[in-house]
Amino acid sequence: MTSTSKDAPQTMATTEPARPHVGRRAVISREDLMAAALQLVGPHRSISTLSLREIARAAGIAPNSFYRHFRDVDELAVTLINQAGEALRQIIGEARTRAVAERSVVQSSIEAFMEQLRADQKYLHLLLREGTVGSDAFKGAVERQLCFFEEELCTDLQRLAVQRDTGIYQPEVVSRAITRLVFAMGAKAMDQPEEAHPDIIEQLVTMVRMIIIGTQTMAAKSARDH
Amino acid sequence: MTSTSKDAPQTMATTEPARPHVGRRAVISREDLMAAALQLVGPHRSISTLSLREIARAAGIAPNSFYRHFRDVDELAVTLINQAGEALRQIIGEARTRAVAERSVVQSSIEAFMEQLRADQKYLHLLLREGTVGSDAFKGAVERQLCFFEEELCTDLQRLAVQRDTGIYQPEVVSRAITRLVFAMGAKAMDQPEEAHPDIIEQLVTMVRMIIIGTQTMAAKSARDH
DNA sequence: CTAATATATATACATATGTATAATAATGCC
DNA sequence: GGCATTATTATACATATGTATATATATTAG
Repeated sequence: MTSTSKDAPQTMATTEPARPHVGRRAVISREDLMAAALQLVGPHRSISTLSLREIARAAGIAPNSFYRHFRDVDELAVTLINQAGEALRQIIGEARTRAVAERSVVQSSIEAFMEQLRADQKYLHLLLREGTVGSDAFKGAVERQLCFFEEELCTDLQRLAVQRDTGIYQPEVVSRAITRLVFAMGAKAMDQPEEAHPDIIEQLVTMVRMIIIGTQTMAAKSARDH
Repeated sequence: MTSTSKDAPQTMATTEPARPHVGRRAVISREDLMAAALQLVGPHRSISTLSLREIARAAGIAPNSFYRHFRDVDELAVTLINQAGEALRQIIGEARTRAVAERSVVQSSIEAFMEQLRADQKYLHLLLREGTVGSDAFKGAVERQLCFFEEELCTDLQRLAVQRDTGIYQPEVVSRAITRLVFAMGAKAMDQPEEAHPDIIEQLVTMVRMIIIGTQTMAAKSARDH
């Protein structure tokens, strides 16, 4: 797994509508390969340890056929990361908008997050644990997705601050802290039995509350000093 | 790298004082092997990707000689993790005690931490980025070291809270949040140029301040409600 | 049908890995 | 000296990997 794959097609792969072909039809698609790779990763297996042959085997194709779809295992991995990030952001986004009227935004967002963990949507595994190892392209892809999370959370926090008229001190730092904390605790949770999850959720909620109360208090003090 | 090594000798390997030998003398020591492995890891190389042969090559011994010192690459890795954790805890501990009179404990602890990053003491790399991948024994070792950090920080926070008569709400959660956040941001910093480090330190200090102010505010409110 | 073309496979090669087995080398004890 | 003991190496083997090359297969255009 070298660090090539400079220009992976960013098309988000939504089962194209059977374009007219010339030549033999593809018996397998990029998506099939990605699914096969996803199937191999898990709590005890990281994507950066998958070999080309292994993925091809899981997908039921000859090793060389892999090259028809991706240049690299790395390129596949990056595509997978992007897909995972998008999917998760959408889920969290729904949880957030759904929660505005109901319960605490914090609580329900975190619960949605941990629910994804429990559902063994391997997507999350990618974002949680693969960010620190692997090729540069790989790490970069994870980092980019995390930044998207930060940005969305940031605008959301600012919106809420205005709405409820609570101050917010350095919202970018706040959203970054929350994002990193949630992902770090999520990674920890992945290595623990499910019985421990409720406890982790509770801790996580407390942590995020502390940060939010902290930023509000700091904002209040900062306003007082002016 | 399988997940064996159930009972690695926990002796922390402080260059034994030449015990009387019978048989041929060892030309290489556990420490030499660990040093060779450490030399191979770096910002672009994770310990879980090192092969036995590669480490042996770097140490200048035949592949099979490795077995005289460790059962596994995994066992070596775990030993290395423990050593790294101990070393880092000592450094941070010194920074903390040195800082009581001088500047903020938060600021100087974080600076000591990031200084270690910059000094490219590869030790830190191990703790920062290898916690999420690798064998169970491996991940367990990292997790254990992080817990040590949490515990030490926790007692320190409580001591400070008493000393300065500020409340502290759920100190275990606070110390866990701070520890995880520092390590997560440290891992991020490792993949960025050094110019970005001051900025990251500043953000990290703000984050920790928010958490501390948050827990104090929550403690105050909780006391008021009683 | 035939040619062109896109796709998939078969075979093969150089290389890497973990480790089993046997042989060699150095040390202490008698 | 010889002998037991330990450390190290040499050789070898089964297996895995990435990928180059050549070939087979299916599909459409003409």
